[in-house]
Amino acid sequence: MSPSSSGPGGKRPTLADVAERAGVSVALASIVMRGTKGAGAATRERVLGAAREIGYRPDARARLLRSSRSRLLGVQFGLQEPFHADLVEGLYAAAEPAGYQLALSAVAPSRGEQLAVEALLADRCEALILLGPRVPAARLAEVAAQVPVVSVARRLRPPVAGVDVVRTADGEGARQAVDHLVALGHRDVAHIDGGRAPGAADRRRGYRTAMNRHGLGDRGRVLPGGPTEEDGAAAARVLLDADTRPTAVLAFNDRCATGVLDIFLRARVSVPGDVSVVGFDDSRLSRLAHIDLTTVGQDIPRLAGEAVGRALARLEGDAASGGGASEGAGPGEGAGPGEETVIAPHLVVRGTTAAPAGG
Amino acid sequence: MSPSSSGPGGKRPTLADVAERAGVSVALASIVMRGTKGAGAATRERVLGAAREIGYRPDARARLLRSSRSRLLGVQFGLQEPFHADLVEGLYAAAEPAGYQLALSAVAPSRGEQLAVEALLADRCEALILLGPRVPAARLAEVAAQVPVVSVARRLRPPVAGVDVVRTADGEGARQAVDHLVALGHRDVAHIDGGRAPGAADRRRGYRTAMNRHGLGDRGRVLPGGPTEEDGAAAARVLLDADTRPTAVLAFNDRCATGVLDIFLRARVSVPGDVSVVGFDDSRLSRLAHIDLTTVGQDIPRLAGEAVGRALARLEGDAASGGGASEGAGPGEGAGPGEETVIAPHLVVRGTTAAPAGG
DNA sequence: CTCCGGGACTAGAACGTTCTAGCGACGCGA
DNA sequence: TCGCGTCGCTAGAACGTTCTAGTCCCGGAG
Repeated sequence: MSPSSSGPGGKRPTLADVAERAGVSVALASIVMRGTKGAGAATRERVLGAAREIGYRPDARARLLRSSRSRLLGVQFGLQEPFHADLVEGLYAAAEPAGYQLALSAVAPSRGEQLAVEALLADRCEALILLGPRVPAARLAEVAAQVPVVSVARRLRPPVAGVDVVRTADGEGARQAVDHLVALGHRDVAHIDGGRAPGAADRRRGYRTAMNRHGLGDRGRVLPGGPTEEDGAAAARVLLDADTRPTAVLAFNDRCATGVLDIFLRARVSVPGDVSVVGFDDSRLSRLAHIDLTTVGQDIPRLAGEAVGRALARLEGDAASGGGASEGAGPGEGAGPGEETVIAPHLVVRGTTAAPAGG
Repeated sequence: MSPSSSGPGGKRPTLADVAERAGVSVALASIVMRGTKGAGAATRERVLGAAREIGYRPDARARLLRSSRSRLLGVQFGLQEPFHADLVEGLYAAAEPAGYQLALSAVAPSRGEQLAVEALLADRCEALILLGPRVPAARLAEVAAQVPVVSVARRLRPPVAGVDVVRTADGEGARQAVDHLVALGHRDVAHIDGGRAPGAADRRRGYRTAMNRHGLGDRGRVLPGGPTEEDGAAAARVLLDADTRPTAVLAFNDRCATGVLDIFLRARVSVPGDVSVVGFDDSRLSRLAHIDLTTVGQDIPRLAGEAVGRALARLEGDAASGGGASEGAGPGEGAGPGEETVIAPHLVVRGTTAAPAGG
């Protein structure tokens, strides 16, 4: 009765089994399973029925092996990055309607990016989507020579051939945050930066130019920070000990901002009463009722959608060019120059910002 | 020069290309690439050199297709679960030395467990490791009829044939936490539970029996909670409004505890001065300096190791039985009864617990 | 009646590996 | 000298699909 109680050998059923049971050829069974046209209605029904009865399940690997296209997108992501988790979810949503599958490869302290990428390449992924890659650009170029690569959130300058970049306009996001704070009346706005994290340089720069534009360049302050709660907490402690405290803080991201909030809370510094705090990412964290963080939202569905889109564009471009009439001289012949897609962020105002006390 | 600038067709190099370049047969090239014995030292060198020169990379799918063993373990995990992220890292570490690869399939709001498992099965995984699965036991049984399944952190009673369980002794962990608090002098210890989350029932029970054993059964209190910060925060608000506040709180997990800490902090309830708080998991979160949470640690490397171990045991057991002399009558013939591996937790004392004020 | 088009279906060759035979040569004990 | 095992190697058949090139049959146009 149960689908599994079929073969004595315990072998998983194959297309040949289905075909035999339905009394057709393997090729026709394949046609039916794929939903292609070329089979009669009655036969179709019969094959489908047979497949269901013996619990047939197509073998993805054999399928991919035969067809030159694997329709597989490799995704490298950081296990400990909540933001990456959100992006991966978006990628699933974007890839599926295009008929592509995702192959996930995690990066963790004990599992470097090199290893993660090797695994994806061995799996015959047609393109790679790397979330916030940290490896040197030269390494990315090497990989891109073999397969199209999309770098999400990590900017590359100069551009690398074969590597497209999809990122949020980090500078613009920082500007929006500063504008919001200044509009509330703040003049002493500090920035806790992200160190060497992807996007940190742009946010830092965006903060600086925004402050200058408001004529507050000399009151600006950048504190060394980082992407984790710990980094935010450390920077917050520095602020508490400083001679003059800012009335508002723009943190590198939400995790960093959370660390800041926690330290302020412990020090009885009221938020937003004494100090306003702004994060970056609009992660699930910031939406929690008790955190209720004002933050710069990254458009995760669009980031994911564009990442998949860039990858597909490369793939179909490759397919179209084909024979290659151009006798390209230099290296990276097949890979076009890296393009950059920049997506606008939007400020999400919540409960951690208000007019300064001294107004 | 560069590995990729080889074939004009842009096709990725195959074993046949390597063999041709090295002037040997495909079979021998295969032998060398696998590192099996059966090739001379000089030839080995030559083949390896050829492979390096043309940038050969074995095709994992073709390899798996041919050998009946896929040496692939499917892992289903929750994208938004930090605890799962830690487990996955442990699984990588455990699977690699055993010569197994991991295939990751994420569960997210928009991607159910059913879908995640289908993908893994289509990938020909030899066994499935499910992290905190939420699907009904009947569904697990269906899957287990096709392939060995290990459920991590989710207990199954009665046991399901073909599904092994690897979990922490949740009840024991709760006991340790209560013992610790009582030893510090607490008598009013409340528990914010995990609702229907995996492990929640055991922790609840463990808390109750521990309280009873200390003769504090009537002073115990269980508040409905859940696995997220939000759940912890909500329960904490309830506690603040209550007529009598406990002097200590055992939260379902670290995320939940974090929500509690945050609400207490805002309400100027000092931790551990006024109230002690204990979490569960010993996640990265709890280790952050500014959180510094006392928590019940789950032994993640061992959980991961045992999960892989159980899966391999099933696989090798299957391989050993082979022909199947036993004329098994009932269903689930190949699948033995589900075994349970329970791993001891250990209390990690940090800064959120102390003797009660009035003590 | 013949011929052609097309729909339903099939045989067999890919795809890139691994595995099973087996082949020749060489060394060694009888 | 003759077996005989071992080493280095090769040819060819799997594995489970998809794709290419048909074959067969039927109906309608010429």
